[in-house]
Amino acid sequence: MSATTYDTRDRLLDTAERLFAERGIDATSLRHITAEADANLASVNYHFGSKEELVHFDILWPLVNISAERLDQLDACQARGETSLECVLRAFLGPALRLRLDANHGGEHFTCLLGRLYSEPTELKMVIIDEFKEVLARFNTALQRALPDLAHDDLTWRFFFTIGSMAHLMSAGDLLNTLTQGRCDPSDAEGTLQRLIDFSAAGFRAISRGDTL
Amino acid sequence: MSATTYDTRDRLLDTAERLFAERGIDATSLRHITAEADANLASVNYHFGSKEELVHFDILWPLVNISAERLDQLDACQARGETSLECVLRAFLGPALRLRLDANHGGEHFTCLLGRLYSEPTELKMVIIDEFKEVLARFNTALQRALPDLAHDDLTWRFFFTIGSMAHLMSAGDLLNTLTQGRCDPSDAEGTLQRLIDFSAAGFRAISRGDTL
DNA sequence: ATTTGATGCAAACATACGTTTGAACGACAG
DNA sequence: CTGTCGTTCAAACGTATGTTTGCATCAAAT
Repeated sequence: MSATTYDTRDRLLDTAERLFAERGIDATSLRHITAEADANLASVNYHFGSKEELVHFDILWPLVNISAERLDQLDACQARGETSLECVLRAFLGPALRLRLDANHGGEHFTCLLGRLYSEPTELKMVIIDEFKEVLARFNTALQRALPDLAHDDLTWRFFFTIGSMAHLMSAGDLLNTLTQGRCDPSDAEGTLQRLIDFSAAGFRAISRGDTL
Repeated sequence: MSATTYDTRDRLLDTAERLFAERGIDATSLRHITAEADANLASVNYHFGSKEELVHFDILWPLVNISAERLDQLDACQARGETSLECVLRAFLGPALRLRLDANHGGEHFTCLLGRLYSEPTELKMVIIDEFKEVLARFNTALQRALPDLAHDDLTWRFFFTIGSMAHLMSAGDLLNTLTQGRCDPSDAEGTLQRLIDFSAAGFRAISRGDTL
């Protein structure tokens, strides 16, 4: 891997990520990518084998990072003996929301791309779900421990609602910023995180009328 | 409009809606649609003019219906003198979630399609946002009336979170059903609605730490 | 100086797409 | 019967896509 190789490869990876996020994966052609990356059309197939593998590189890698970070933070919570709902939620939501500011790898573009994944049709979704299952299981038990009196199904529903808020924030956060003319700015990751934690923690602690009615 | 005409047109409309929801709009070709609808390739262009107009017919029409229903239910709330948070939330969330069961026009397929729209890249999104703005404004003031002590920005954030939960439910609800092996079933619209109302109402009423920290 | 191996490049390839065309069909009115 | 109108159909059109090919390039090793 010489220096020049590295450059083109990374340029492809980055501009592809940006274009995928801006226009969607299907709507982004290799010709768009290579043109904007000042690379030859064939370079994607040379470096990655195919467009599909490019997508995998662009998505799977940061996703694995998020999962690892989430588990790390959950471990840190539990090592500190801290098992509060807020701490668990922060461990889950933080790594995802902070991605928007991580200029090192993609940042806001990947944020949008990731948010979109929750509703993309590809079979890549299945790979992602598998990757996600361990995280889901660990956080499920952690949440259950933080809320021992909450029915298991209620917990599942509310975790799902929380994930929805998070995903929407990642995929459509810019829209919120636009519609409110900047009053609500999701690029302030820590503020947004605190707001989402406040909201969903209260939601988790709600008394449920769904069962008793 | 003879009988045969109507049939093909509606067959196109319905199978297109289903395929759009299953695979995404870009990934669904006119050849897929017309093959599954037992229609000729040219029939889409004959009946709708273009693929883009087909999409508009499939999406915009039910969307306008939802907006109208939301406003109707909000009017009904206010006519009854009922201005509680739960009532407003029900007026907003109900028409969307109930769509899953509406076999008359699309049902679950459109639900998924609509949920996906929140993260689709097309310019159609802008048309939809415009269509959505009046609804948004009316519900914003209704929510503010139900929660007079909540800061305006907090309200905006939390409304956004609620919409996220709803959208995720519509686009990925089947995933929840699968992952929980049927324990959590979003096709029970009223139960799901009550759960989402419980969750987000509590979220709306949370004391916000985002500002005070 | 020559060979080697990795990378870049222009050109072509096969395929799929949305759209258009022009003829055929069928019902119904004059 | 004849002509008309709405509809269906097979075929083609032009364009865009992902991929492959064969050669040029260039630095490092022999």
